[in-house]
Amino acid sequence: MKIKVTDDIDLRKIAYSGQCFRWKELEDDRFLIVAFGTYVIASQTGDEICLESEYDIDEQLWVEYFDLRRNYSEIVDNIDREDTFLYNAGQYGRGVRILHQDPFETLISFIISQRKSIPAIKTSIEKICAACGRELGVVEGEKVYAFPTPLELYSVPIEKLEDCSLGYRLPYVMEAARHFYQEPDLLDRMNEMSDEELKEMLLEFYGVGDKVASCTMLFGFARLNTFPIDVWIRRALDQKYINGFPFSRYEPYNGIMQQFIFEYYRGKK
DNA sequence: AGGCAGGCGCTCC
DNA sequence: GGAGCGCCTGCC
Repeated sequence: MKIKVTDDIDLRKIAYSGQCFRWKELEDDRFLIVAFGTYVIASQTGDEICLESEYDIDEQLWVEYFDLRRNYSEIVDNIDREDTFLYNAGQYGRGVRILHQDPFETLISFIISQRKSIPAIKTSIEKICAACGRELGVVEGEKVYAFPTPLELYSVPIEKLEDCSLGYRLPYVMEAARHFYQEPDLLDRMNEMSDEELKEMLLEFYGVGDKVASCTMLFGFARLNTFPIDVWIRRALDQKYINGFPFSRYEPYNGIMQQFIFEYYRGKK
C-alpha cells in the first residue's frame, strides 16, 4: 500500500526521535514497525510512504498512527522567527511527527525508560514482547512479537518477567498491567478526560512521575500540547529560555515544539 | 572497569 | 514541598 503525504514526513527522523521503541531499521532504508497487534515494513520515496505486510493493512490506522491529518509544515512555519533557537530547531526537526501510539504500550514503555538508555529500553521491551506477546511472523529471519495486551502481561509468570531487565521497575509494570486489565473501561475513561484530568490520573500509577506521565500523554494519547521535561529539555530551557518558554504562543502544539527542541539540542549536544 | 542513563518513591526536614 | 538518597541493569 502506498500513501501520498502532502506534508513534512521523514521516517528516519521519526525512527530515531526517541518516542518509539519498536521501530527497527532494516536494509535499504526500510523500517519494521510493530504496533497495534500487527506490523508493517515502511519505506519512503519522496512524499510517498510505502507500507508492506503479510497482514491486511488498515490505511486509516496508519494515517492515525503517523498523525497524517495534521499539517506539520504549517506548525513549523508558525514558529517565531525572532526566536532563533526554536526556529532553527523547527527547521532541523522538519519531518518529525508525533506518533499516535497505543496508550497501554506507551505507558509501559515509558515506565521502563526511566534511568535507561534507549538501546537498553529497546532490549527490555523486546524481551517482554518475546516473553508474552503474540507471535506475528518472521521478518528477515527474526521472529516478530506483538506488544502484550494488559491481560497477557498481567498473567505471565513473574519469573519470565524477571528475565526482562526491568529491575526495580517490575512492580511498576505489573501494577499498570493490573489496572488496565481489571478495569476494561479505563482506557475509554482516560480518552474522555481533559489533559489535566488525564495527567492527574497517570500520576496515580505506581512508578509514574511527571516525565513518564507527560510522555504517555504526548505519544500515546495524542495530547499534543503536553511538554515532557527530561534532563535534556531541562538543560535546553535553562540555557535558552531564562525567562520561561512561551507556552501560550504555541498552544495547542507545545508538545511538537518540545520534540523539535529535544532533537535539536540533543543533536548538537 | 566503572560511571552513568530520556526518574521515581521514600524518608527525612 | 523540597532536598537527598537508593535503586536494577545494560551500555558505552
